[in-house]
Amino acid sequence: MRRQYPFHIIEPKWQEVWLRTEMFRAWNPGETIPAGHPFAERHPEAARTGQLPPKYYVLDMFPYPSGAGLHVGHPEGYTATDIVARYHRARGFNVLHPMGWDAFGLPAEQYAIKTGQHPRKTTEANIATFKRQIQSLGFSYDWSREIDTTDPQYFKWTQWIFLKLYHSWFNPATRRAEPIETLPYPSGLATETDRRAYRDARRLAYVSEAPVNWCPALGTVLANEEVVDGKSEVGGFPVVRKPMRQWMLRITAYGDRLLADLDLVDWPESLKKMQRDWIGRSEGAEVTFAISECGPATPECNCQITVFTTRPDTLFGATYMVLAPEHKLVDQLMPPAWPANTPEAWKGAAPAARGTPRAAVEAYRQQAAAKSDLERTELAKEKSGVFTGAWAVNPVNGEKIPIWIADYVLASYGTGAIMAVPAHDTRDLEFARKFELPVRIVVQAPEGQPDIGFVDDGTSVNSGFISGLPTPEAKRKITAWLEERGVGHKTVNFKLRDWLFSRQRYWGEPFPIVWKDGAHASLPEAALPLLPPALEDYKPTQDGQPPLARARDWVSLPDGAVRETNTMPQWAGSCWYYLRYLDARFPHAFCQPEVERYWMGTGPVPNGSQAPTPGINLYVGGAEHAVLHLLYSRFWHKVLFDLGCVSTPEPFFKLVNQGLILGEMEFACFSDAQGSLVSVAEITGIEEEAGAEGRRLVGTQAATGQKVTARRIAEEEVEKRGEHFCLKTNPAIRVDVRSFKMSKSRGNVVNPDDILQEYGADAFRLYEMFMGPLEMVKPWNTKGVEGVYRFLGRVWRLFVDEDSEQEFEQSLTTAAGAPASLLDRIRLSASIQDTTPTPAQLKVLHTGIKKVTEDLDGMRFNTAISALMVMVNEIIGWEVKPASVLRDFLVLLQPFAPHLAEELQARLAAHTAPGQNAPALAYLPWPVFDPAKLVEDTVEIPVQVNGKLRDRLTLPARASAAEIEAAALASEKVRLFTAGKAVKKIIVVPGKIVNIAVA
RNA sequence: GCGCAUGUGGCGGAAUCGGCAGACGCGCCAGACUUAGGAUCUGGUCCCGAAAGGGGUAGGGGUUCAAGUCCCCUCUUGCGCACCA
Repeated sequence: MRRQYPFHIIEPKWQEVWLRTEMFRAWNPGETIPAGHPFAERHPEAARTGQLPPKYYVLDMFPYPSGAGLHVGHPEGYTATDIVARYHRARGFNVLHPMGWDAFGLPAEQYAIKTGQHPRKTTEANIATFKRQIQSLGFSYDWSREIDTTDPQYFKWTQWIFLKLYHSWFNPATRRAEPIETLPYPSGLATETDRRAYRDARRLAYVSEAPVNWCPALGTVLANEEVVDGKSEVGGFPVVRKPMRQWMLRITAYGDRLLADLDLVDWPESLKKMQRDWIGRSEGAEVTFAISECGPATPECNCQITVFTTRPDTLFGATYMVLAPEHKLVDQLMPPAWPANTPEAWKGAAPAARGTPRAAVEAYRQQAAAKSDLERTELAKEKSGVFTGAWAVNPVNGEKIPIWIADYVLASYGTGAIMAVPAHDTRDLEFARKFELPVRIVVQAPEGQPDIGFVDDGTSVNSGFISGLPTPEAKRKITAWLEERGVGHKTVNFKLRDWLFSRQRYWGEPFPIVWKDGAHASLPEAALPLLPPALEDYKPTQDGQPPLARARDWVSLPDGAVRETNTMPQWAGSCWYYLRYLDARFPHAFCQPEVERYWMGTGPVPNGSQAPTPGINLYVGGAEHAVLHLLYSRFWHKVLFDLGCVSTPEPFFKLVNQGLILGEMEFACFSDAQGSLVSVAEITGIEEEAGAEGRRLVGTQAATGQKVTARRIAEEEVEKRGEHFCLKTNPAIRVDVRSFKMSKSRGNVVNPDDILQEYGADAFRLYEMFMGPLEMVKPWNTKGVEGVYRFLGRVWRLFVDEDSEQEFEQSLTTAAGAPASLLDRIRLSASIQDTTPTPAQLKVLHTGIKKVTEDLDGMRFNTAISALMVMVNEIIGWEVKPASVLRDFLVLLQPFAPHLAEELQARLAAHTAPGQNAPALAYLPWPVFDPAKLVEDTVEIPVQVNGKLRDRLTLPARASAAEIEAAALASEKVRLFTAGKAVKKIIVVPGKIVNIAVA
């Protein structure tokens, strides 16, 4: 296909210029700005006095450089942030727009295990590919700040922050992290060993022996956030619980602040909600139950069980109690024999194990343990459990209630025990119905709702001294009552667990920790960075130790101490990378304080811009990081804030999630095993199935129960009939229409390199933004790229003289290579002249300025592009095109299609000011919208009769409501519809509309 | 199951404050230029109707002079959470 314009010469030319001149370098306080730099020309006072203009920090979630290279989803967010960055640069901000690599990670390590190639090599090659691809898109990154999490000069500071965590504790009194030296010790701790144990148990980074999520397929443990439905988030492999010694970070200490400070940031509500749910704060009470008949029945036994409940007001309705199967007290509780009259159903599902409570409990525990987490959640439909043989005493009424164990109670949440109130808890009700346990109503539901199964707030009934009280009051009163008697108190629980921070991997940051005599100690700061050892083999050892344990010389130190062999998770590097960008090459700290204050603080803003914001002004990335990276990052940032290392409580002030880009739309037609076509209308349970020939859709024919399979068909074979698409050849057969997530196995991945080759970077950028709103899921359609490509072609032809372009085309075919100097043969179109624009032309320009500016402020890139298209469609019809209007147009176009805009601006400048150097487009001021330019003498006003459009009137813009009304009633067309009818009411919205209501 | 989104021409989408539904682009139709067109330019393109006109924003109801937009109910598709007491 013939090229619309020579993007293949223009784009590399300007990318080279931008890189060579450090066009997009962001300047730090204290740096000398070279006099010749366009930034110095735009901000002469900054260059002279060092007083920098206001900052704007716009950040992308940096990529993991995989071997597959960029896919079209990456540049979606990058293009959006680049447009915002270029826009703010034009508005006069000092813009920080950096890029880097989240390069530790599993794929490079797995490749190393297979081939023996050091992950560093793989990583470097992948980074080179990513960098080339990203640079080919013309983004205005400041490459002098490029970072790589695997670079020792970077992870030195990751390790340094870990040591900060290690050397800190959370002071509950101040609710802040403080240096470990400030930790007060209880008087009883005599020896240094005791004090050490006490101290180590309070550090923000501590060692735990608790059960962890072990993923055998990945050969490592995982954090809770990395486990989805009992499977690993990466790869979907099974995960089992296994006790291991691991490093933990005390994120739970920050639960309240992580929750509360969500109010400080401008994030999508859905995302805030995900974080709130993950943190899962719930207020309630702990209630202590005495045990009435204890197992061993020793006189000194004063066993008690503490439960957590959010509904202490329902305590009178507790008819049984449930412990998690793993609960520590279970063993002490069980009596040697079943109490008299224990129903058989209470003794467990296995008849062989019904002899004693102990046998039944053991059988149940084994059965529960054998279930993976996956099965425990998926097979949770049916409740199960066994009676322990023991009874507890309800503190409010002295009633004896049976104690059960059941796996619907989690050991890891609350106290691992609950009081069951079946009347007002769905799960307890299911359980009670299955085992025929009593159900007692203690909350009255509002009129018209059944009391049993009512779980919301109501009025307490059958509840002694709290009867008649509304739920919130009842909660308060009973909690106070429990507190007075020392059998309960108000408390808060979190779903959030501490962060499991160690991994059994090679390709991650080593811990700056050594072990001696069973105790850990930190390396001194001077020992950082601690590099991983060289290895031949990257697999874990035979006896299951992490790969680092293979490096005997590295592990063992002369004094007999040994190094920690776990490494940090991939999240460590991404937790704080936005801070390293601020001062990426500074060797003596992760960032200089005054630099941090400038970029992360709140400064004054230029006139007419949006309100100032602290922290990162805009952060764009995928929603998949809602509870991983974003939660971890906020946690680290708060610790650094407490320790005085950063100046804001939150890092990311405004955050936007870009929507997923799906593959091209696909049509599919189903047929049964015999090959007969089946309409989608008759099929249920359509889902994707991975088969030998990739993925395909399968379903079940509702009438016959037969399995049906889909075959992809061409768009030409279908047509729309009413609501649905059908086969053209057989309209009775409805087909399936949808877009799929891009995946290698489906074969619908679009490679940006291919699009760039054919249409150029500007067209690619424009299409990514033109597809639809940034945050929406949207299907890719390569045809759509052609649309914006043609638009750029029209822009080119708007500026360029036709004859000179033909000469240029001819010389292109003969010249070797494609030298950029050939572009100089292009002359500007003769229709472009240094004339004063007409009012009509100014109206076109200022309508465009207004629309594009407002849309950029609201990040509505798709409609901003459409406004630029409207401008071009107008301008292209002008016989004389004022150079000043075209120049302003190019400034508006520049954030979206920077290469073409820069080239045309250079041509235009050479024409209007020959002999002088063309100014750098990126630093030309954004055009200022002038409302006066839109004022018209006349205005068109639609006239409706009973809400239906009947006429349009052209009236003086200044016409009064009475004049408009008279003109409307006088209209011939209107009178056709009002004739013979009584006019009830006339609504006149001046300048907008007239509506005449008639009877 | 719970929660959050979402639904507008053949397709992607626009309508920002309740005021002319369908901007802009794709596709399609017709024409011009052309040896040619997968280039470019011009015009047309929600549906029914010859026109006048009528209908129309998932479906049903409501508020209003006026509803894609506000309220109630139902449905669709997508995403998130899923025994958290």
